[in-house]
This record gives sequence, C-alpha cells and structure tokens, in this order.
Amino acid sequence: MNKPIRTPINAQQVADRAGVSRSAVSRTFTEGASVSEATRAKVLRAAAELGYHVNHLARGLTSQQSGIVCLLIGEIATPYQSALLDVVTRRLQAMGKVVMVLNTAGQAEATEAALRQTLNYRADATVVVSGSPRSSLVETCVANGQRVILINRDDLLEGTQQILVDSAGAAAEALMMLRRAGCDRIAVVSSTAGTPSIVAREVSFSVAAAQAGVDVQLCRFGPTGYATGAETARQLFASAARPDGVFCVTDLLALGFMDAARKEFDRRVPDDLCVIGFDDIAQAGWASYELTTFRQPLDTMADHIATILESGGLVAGPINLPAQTVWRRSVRP
Amino acid sequence: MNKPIRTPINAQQVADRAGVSRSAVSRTFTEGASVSEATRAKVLRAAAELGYHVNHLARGLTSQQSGIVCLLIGEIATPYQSALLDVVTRRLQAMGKVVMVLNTAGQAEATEAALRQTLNYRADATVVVSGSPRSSLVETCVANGQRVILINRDDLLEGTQQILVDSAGAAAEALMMLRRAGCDRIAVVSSTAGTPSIVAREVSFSVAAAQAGVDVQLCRFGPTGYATGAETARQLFASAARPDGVFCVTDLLALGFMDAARKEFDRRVPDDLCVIGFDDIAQAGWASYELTTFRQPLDTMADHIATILESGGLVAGPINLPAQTVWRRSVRP
DNA sequence: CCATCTTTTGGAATGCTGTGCAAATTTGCA
DNA sequence: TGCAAATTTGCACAGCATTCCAAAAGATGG
Repeated sequence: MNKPIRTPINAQQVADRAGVSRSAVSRTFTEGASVSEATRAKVLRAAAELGYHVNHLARGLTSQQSGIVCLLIGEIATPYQSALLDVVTRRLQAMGKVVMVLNTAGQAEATEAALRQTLNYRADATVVVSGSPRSSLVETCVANGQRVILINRDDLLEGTQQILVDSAGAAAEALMMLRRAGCDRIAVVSSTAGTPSIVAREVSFSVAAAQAGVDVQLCRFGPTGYATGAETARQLFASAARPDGVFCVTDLLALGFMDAARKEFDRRVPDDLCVIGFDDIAQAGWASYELTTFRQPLDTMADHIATILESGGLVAGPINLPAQTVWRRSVRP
Repeated sequence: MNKPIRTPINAQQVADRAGVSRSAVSRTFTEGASVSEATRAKVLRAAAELGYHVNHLARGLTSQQSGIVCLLIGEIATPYQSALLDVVTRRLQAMGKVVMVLNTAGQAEATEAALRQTLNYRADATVVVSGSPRSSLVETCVANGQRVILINRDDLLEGTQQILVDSAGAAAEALMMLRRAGCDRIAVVSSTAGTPSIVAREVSFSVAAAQAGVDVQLCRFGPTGYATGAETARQLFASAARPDGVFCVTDLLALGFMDAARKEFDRRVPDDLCVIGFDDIAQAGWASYELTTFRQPLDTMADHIATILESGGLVAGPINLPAQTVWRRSVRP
C-alpha cells in the first residue's frame, strides 16, 4: 500500500488545459499583472479543475521574496512566549506572510542550525524573541543580508531593527508602588537565565532603588519560571530576609513566589506581602493570583513588525514601547 | 540609508572560487553524494569565506522534498497547545525538518488561506492539531497529495494518519475516581467549541456514566478556557445543582471552575468538591491547584509524527495512545 | 475605414540546485 | 608497470514560476 501521492500540478498543465500560454497562468496569479478578464477566467477554471496551487518555492526563487518570516523563539510553552507567537503569526498571516518557527531550546548547536535555516530558506526577515541566540549568531544573519528584528533584546547590532518594551519606566513604577504600599524589605526576584530582557528589568529596578536610596535584595535561584519563583520564596522566608515586597521580573516567577509564600509560609497577599510581576500573562489575572503587573503591548509590537516588513526595513532607530501598568490585588493600594 | 542587503551567494560563485564545477558544490552539500575529500574541503572553505548557504527553495524544487512541515494549530497561546507546539518543533527540527506554523484562529477564510499555504509551499506533511479546520478542508489537502497527520481528531479520512489519545479509558477512570471519592452529584464541564477532542471526552464520560447508571449533568457555557470554567461554577452553584464532583474536559476549564468554586462559593477542594481535568498543563501542578488530571503523552506523540514522516507514511491505521493518570490533590483518595 | 495608441499575449531568458550520464581520474591488483 | 574496477567530475537537463521584450490583438479617434 504505497502512497498514491499525486504529483502536484504545474503551471504548464493549467496552461495546456486552458489553452493559453504558461505566462498567462503566471500572470493570473500574480498581483498587478496584465491579463484580460477572459483569459483570467479560463485560467482560474482550469486551475480549479486541476487543483493547481502556485509553487511558492519556485516563486520565491525568482522573485527574491520567499514570503517566509522566521521566528526564533525559545521556551515556546511559556505563557508569554506563546501569547507573542499567537499574535505575531496572526498578524503576519494577515499580510500574506507565513511564519517558520525555529525553536531555540536545547543545545547551542541546535540554535545555530535553526538560525541557518533562516538563511537556507531565504526568509524575508527573521524575528528574534529574546533569549537564546548569542549576538554573534545574529550577526551572522545580518552579515548574510538577513533583515533581522530583535524583540526585547538590547544588543546594539548594526543593521538590525529593535522593538523594546520600556523596562526602566516599569521598574521605577514598580518600586514606587511597593514603597507607597509601605514595604520596607524589598527583594527583586530574577533568574539565572541572563536573558537580555530579564537583565534589563533587574538592573532597571536596582538602579531605581539605588536612586531612591533603598536597599533591595537581588535573588537568582534558577531558570526563569514558576519553580524558581517558589524556590526563591523558600530561600527568602526560611532565612532572615523576609521581604514584604517583591518585584519579580516575570509573572511566572511571581506566581511561583506567591504560591510558596502563601502555602508554605502563611503569608497573605497583599497584607503581609506585596508582589509585582511583569508580562501580564493570562494566569496573572486568575482569581487565585490577581497579580499586579505590567502588560507588554503585544498587538502594537506585532503591528511594528508588520510595518517594518512592509516598509522594507527603513525604520530608523529602536522602537521603544511603554509597558502598561495593570493594577490588581497583589499590592496594597 | 537604503538597505545594502547583500544578494545571496549561489553555488556557481562558490564553484568559481573553489575552482571546481558547480556540481561539486552541490554534491558537497548533499548527503550521500560522491565527492573526494580534497574537493569537499576546497568547497567548504570557499563556501565559508563567501558565506554560502544552500538555497532550500531551489533544492525543494528539484528534490520534491521541501523539508517543511506545516502545523495547523489554533489557540496557540493556550498552555496545552503551546506545549505540544514546543515538543513537536523540537522533534522535527532534530530530524532536519522545519516547522511552518499556520495559526487557524479567527475567521474560516483565514484558515482556508492558511491551509492553502500548505500546498503552496509543497510541505512534506501537514500536522493538524484538533480544532479549527473543517474536515472538508483537510480533504482538499489530501486530495492534492498532501500527507496529513491528524492529532486528536477522529474524522475518518482516507489517506490521513491519525494520532489519538484515548479519551474513553480516561473518562471511564475519571468517573470511577469520582464515585470512589463518594461523589453523588456529578457534572461534566465542557465547552461550546465542539472540537473533536472535546466532544470525544464529553461523550466518553457520559457513556461511562450511563453504563454505570449514574446521572451526570452536562455543561456547556462558552468556549474552552478558564473563564468558561469559572462561569460554569457560577451557574452550577447558584442554581439547585451543586455538584460535589466534576470532570472537566480540559485543565483550563478545571482551573477556572476551581477558582470560582473556592473564591465565590467557599467550596473546599477536595473536601466539598472533587475536580478532575484533562491534559496536565503546567498550571495543573501549581500549588494553588494540584489538579488531578490525565497527561497526554506529548513526547510519544511527537515520536510518532517523526516516525510517520520518516517511514514515508505507510503506518497502518490510527495510533492510539493511553493518557496517563496524574494523581494530585483535587480528588479525595 | 485607416492610422495610432493600449492592452494582451507568447516566447525566451532567468533564478538556483539536484542528478543521470558519460568522460576522466584515481585506485587496486597482478 | 599495465589493465580492470571504482571514484570522481563536469555537462546538460529538469524542476517551476516570473518577467522582459517583441509581436499580436484590440481600442480610439479622425
């Protein structure tokens, strides 16, 4: 029982059936080409009957526009990343592009291979979502003429386009919120991942604290995620340092922290402990958490990506977007 | 400041530089082709110096193997879907394929367009993850010679390969668990989505209940998700029906249900209320929930996808995988 | 009805790589 | 060293669609 896989129809076959030239077929499916209504109709009918579908591989070969946008992303299963993925794929599809997802999880070599795919498939652009790939790899792409869009990465790479969410403003506001709530012992919960966005939030908060003359404890007890948040709470509440206000650089960290603090150390939020997160993932709004956090403007980010692609990449300078404060119940008003 | 985008290097240029024929270059980058070590080295050096990357579009054109696998998926931002996406992309990348994600969210026309891309890019295969696309659309793909792999969809389509997680067994066990816990008033929380997997779980549970002679209330108050779970709890606890045991066809529904039941109706889990979910998303294991649920064997599913691709699609019949019971604290033992 | 201007059409070239085939080279062995 | 066998190499073609160009057809105006 071998595959009776039908070999795909090509333009010539359609042309033959419609009684026109191959060029006519091509023109029918090329936006803005000159075909008479009559032949177009003939071609369309023939194409439908035969089940013809333009071969985008061949098209990309000549037109130098593959229609493919590569998205380099790690930790796809994470709520924030998947939300971004959702928004971006939707937006790009709407403009006729197609998204190739390259999972950068795992070994560095895997990432490197993934990055090469970007070049192999002559992607129209590559969107790099934080994390994984070392700058040098991104540089390779740029050097090979790839249009690269960096999301929440602050590497200063010539020839890339950056879209950043303002962490400094958010961090400063977070500090303010905690202090206004009367928090004395403030900690910032971060991770060992060292991802650009994580680091940015971490230092932004530290800087703001230093300026305000407040001491904060910086915690890095593991990778970015729920488990590390919980572990951090354990470390802090088991030791002398018992914070009454924490800024977590990620919602996931915050949720883990809250859970451990509440279940294992009987802290009440926000009475004994104020918690602030970052990202505004769906879970932050769940009744068990009601986490105060900062929302990343995903739609706006996607819009910018679209604009950059359409404009042919001549947008000047990095694009800085404000994060929106989402007040919920994890901080005393 | 226009883009000085370098036009990509092609095999001819590499050949010229290395002083060999273009075929030699092609062979160097083709697995299992015959090239002497000497020329291979020359070619590799030249390629590296020039920054050559095989054009996979052109390669796919001749070899009839684009190396692209399309993944049709809706609700990407959902924990289960994104987890699946993560596992599948990883697995496929490891075997040298590349994943094109087609987001089927939104209008039916968008889905249709997405599905066409599968044909346009001559994907080696299309993986359809539940939900969105109507059977007829999938049929179109099959008719056009696409290799189609259906995940958790029970449409009986000639020429497709199915991978299913056994919902009947899980549902039966769920019922058993609730009854053993002494639950009298049992409800099954489903959604209006009507997705094949959802429906399967729903009817499996109902059938099991009927066989056991137990009455269960079937609830469908909205789309599959946290909010609907919460809403369902509100409806049930505000009315006369006050279940003491519920089977939710999705973890997300379960978590929403638990939250509303606890916060708004003071139910204690598992003392007053036993809850069972399905999928075992990450959040189910969080300290706030500790949801008893059924885990889908994502890795195994990915393995099967890989196998199907490698075998050229001659695996016989649907593949049925058992769901693994994950005991946590939301059900009395 | 003819000359002129548009629009449409087909032919041929282009983009890039994989591969069958025959020629050329290297290797193996006596 | 000489000959058969095994590799390696280059040529040319295939694969599919886009696009320039010139020719054909149609439209417009006098």
